[in-house]
Amino acid sequence: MKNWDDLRIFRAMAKSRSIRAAAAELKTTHATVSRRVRALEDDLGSALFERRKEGYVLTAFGQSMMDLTQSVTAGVEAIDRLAFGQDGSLAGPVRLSVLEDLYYKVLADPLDSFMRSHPMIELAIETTSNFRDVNRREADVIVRITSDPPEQAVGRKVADSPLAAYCSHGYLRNRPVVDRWIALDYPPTVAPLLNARPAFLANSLTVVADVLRRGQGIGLLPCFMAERDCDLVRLHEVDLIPDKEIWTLTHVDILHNPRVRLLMDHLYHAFSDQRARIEGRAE
Amino acid sequence: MKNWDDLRIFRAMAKSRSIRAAAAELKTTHATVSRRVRALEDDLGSALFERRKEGYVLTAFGQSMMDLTQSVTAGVEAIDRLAFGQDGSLAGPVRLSVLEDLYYKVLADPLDSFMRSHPMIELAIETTSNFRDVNRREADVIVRITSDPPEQAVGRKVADSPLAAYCSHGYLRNRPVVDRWIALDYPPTVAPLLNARPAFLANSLTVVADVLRRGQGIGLLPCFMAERDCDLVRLHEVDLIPDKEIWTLTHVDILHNPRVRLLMDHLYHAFSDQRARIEGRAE
DNA sequence: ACGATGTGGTTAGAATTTGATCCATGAAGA
DNA sequence: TCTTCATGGATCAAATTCTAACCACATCGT
Repeated sequence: MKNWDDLRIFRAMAKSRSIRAAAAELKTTHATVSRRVRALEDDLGSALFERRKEGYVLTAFGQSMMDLTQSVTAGVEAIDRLAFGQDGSLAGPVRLSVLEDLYYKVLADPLDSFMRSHPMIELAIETTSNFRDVNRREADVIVRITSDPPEQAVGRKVADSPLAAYCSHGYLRNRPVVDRWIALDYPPTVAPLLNARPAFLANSLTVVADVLRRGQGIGLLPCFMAERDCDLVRLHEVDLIPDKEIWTLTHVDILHNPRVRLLMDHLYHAFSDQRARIEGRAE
Repeated sequence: MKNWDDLRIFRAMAKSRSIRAAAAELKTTHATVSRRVRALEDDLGSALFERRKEGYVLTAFGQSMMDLTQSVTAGVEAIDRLAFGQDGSLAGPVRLSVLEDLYYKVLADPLDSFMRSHPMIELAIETTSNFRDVNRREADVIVRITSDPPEQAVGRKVADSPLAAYCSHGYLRNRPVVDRWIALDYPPTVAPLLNARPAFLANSLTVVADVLRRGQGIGLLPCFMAERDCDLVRLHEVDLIPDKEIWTLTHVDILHNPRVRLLMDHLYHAFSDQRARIEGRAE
């Protein structure tokens, strides 16, 4: 292989199946991607993609290539982690991936103080709804809400995240005989313990919380979302429903990087301070 | 990592510990190697080499990097093999690695006819004294004289390569009471079964054969080296000594490449035709 | 039907990388 | 001691690569 870097382009291209999308991911232009892919095909002597009107599709050969490229990618990622872990400086970047709702409800203040305490650290917060993989070093530290923490990562469980039933003050005052059920459609879709009928379905915590605040009905939310929300009231007639756990995770290779260390410790403290509320034991 | 290709440069550099040597291996200039290594160090944030007056020495970090780079390299090599195996064309390159003496004594004519039969194939013969590794794709096909063929490779044992005792006609005519022993110093250094005293030691088959032809004494040679040599006579009072085996090998990934196929078959036939002589059963 | 958007391809000019050359240094040999 | 050789650094012209800007085409929503 003449230029190993072409594998990086090929990989992005195979994933996105589009020259322009790959270019965006690689922070370059589609002309470059096009040229490099062609060069790689020339070098290898066989076509990697079939140019169809629907887009680029991997040939059988391209598929085999992709499989082998995985191992190369894994190696490069291990190298990146090694280099990052090696970096003993307090000045520099750390990337944190966290669910957006968790950021607003739990981590906004602690992270604000973290940045004030360590002004040399460049904290990059990536709030996202889908979870990221620490292995791939898309983030250095991730706060994950999950039932089974992945084995590759290291870190601690910082809290349970049970569900509880909430509604607005207004709804509680004029509560109907048959409750209106505002459901979050991620498993477990708990059958309501109340006398209720489905009224609304959403796949976003934020949306469910908003609908509840508007007095549309009763629904389940993780306690960290609702427990200190003045507009929402918890219905204590419904018990806490154990659900997921909150973990703070990083990769073992970069655990000894001082910036990662500091951020992890800070997060541990932040969750420790708010654990009672997050687990619905406050009030 | 910004540029995966820098790993290729780093690897060459770590192996040769010299900018110029690495540049030669990579078929580029020392200026480029110097720049790329520096860029990689910049990117990773730590020094890979210590610049000493004796040359470049890997730092501890560089050593860890080298370990991880191995896995990347293995992946790229697998890709190269895949691409080569994929290539279904009869026109193109095949590289053969063979011990120089074996080329002259056994393969010169068969390979000549091979090239005449398949003029579109670009045959690259690399004669060498040290053996190459098929895994690394430094050669596509290798003819190896060994006692234990490596497991990764595929191919056949094409002959045994026993040793026999030889001397020149002149030496035989005026043979002394105590023979002069011309020894090849690769194991097994068989103790002479004759009444002989050491007179000469060399590590090259060619040199031993030459000294024997000059009538300097008696020595052991693989039969393929001496059996049809007009200047040498075999001493039948000494039995054949089983030694190594001759294997024709390639990698499973490229076995189905038609050029490799043809070359392997041709080699099989060549050895089959000459097997009696190579194994010392001719006359 | 129409514009808006997204796709990949092409090309000129800009930016970067590369390669040939010269230089200073240090080691090995005569 | 002097010569020779190989090393790495520095420099600047040459080559390559990248970018930005177009183009043609297809799809989608109005």
